[in-house]
Amino acid sequence: MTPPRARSRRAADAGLSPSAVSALAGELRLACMRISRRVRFESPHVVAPHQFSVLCRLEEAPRTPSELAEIEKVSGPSMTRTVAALVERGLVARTDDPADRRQVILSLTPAATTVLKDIRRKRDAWMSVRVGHLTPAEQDVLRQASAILTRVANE
Amino acid sequence: MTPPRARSRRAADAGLSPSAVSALAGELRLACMRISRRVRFESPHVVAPHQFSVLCRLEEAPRTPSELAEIEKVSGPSMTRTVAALVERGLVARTDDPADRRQVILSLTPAATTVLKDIRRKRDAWMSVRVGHLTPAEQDVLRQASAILTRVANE
DNA sequence: TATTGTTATACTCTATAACTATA
DNA sequence: TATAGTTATAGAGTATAACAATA
Repeated sequence: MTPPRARSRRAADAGLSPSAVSALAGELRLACMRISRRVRFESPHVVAPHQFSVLCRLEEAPRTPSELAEIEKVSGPSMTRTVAALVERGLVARTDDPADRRQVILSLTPAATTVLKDIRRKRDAWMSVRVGHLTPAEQDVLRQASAILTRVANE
Repeated sequence: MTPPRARSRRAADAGLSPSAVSALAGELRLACMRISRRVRFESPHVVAPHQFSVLCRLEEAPRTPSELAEIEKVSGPSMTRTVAALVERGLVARTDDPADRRQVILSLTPAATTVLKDIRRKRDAWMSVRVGHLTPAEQDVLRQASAILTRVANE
């Protein structure tokens, strides 16, 4: 009768109070925000955040400006601007779509792949140092938490 | 002989390979970023991010524009502008410093306290719903992880 | 006529440099 | 002369509206 509520019941069955859930949620949200903030501030900014985001999308697959604007929740003209800057920096390549000549296919250049790898390496480095200083038990907790948080974020 | 390295040794003793630490760090960093992003996008934007940040600083203690600019890593004029917007919205109060009349003391208004409470309540709500859907075991993992992550972020 | 993408224009947040008031 | 803060001006990023090219 209540298949959609199956997952909520699991927690409710243990009698975890709503206020305890709320407190945990608040702490966890803050912890994630602080980690993100630290990583962002400590890492060098080779490309701006919105540019980095676009590069990541193009890494998944070549896309049109419209698709990128839709995914990134920005206007068409904004994406035109962002893409133009990336093209000028030699990180994105434009190709005319032979099937529909109104469209443009955007893709990463080899230089962009190198840049992305470099950015991630540096970001991971900050976190690696700190995770490396934890006890094995703490690392194990984080390993499990990582999987749970990823699932929650992708819900 | 190696007291400063005591904490690093704890992990090293268990033989956790550098690449495993690196992989965990990368996953964790991404998970935290995604959670932050979702919370930010799903929550209504009553005040802009930089304004919210300033309100949080003033909640800790009244400060001068210079102090805020220093803490937030922005220029003086930028902070002047941000503060002016908050004053205009009735969220920040200006007081002349009687000891040094060049300075201005900024503090939160009662309205700001209400706004901050409201923002946090809504942000926690997004996270609460999701945490509430997890199993007690998963919630326990997150409770432990939350403490560890908070410590890491504040290091 | 509808769609893809760009250009035109304006608003916001950022910065550096120059200015005012106080110490 | 040095410091706290503001004003002046310019550079990014965002948006909406109007336009060009193609379907």
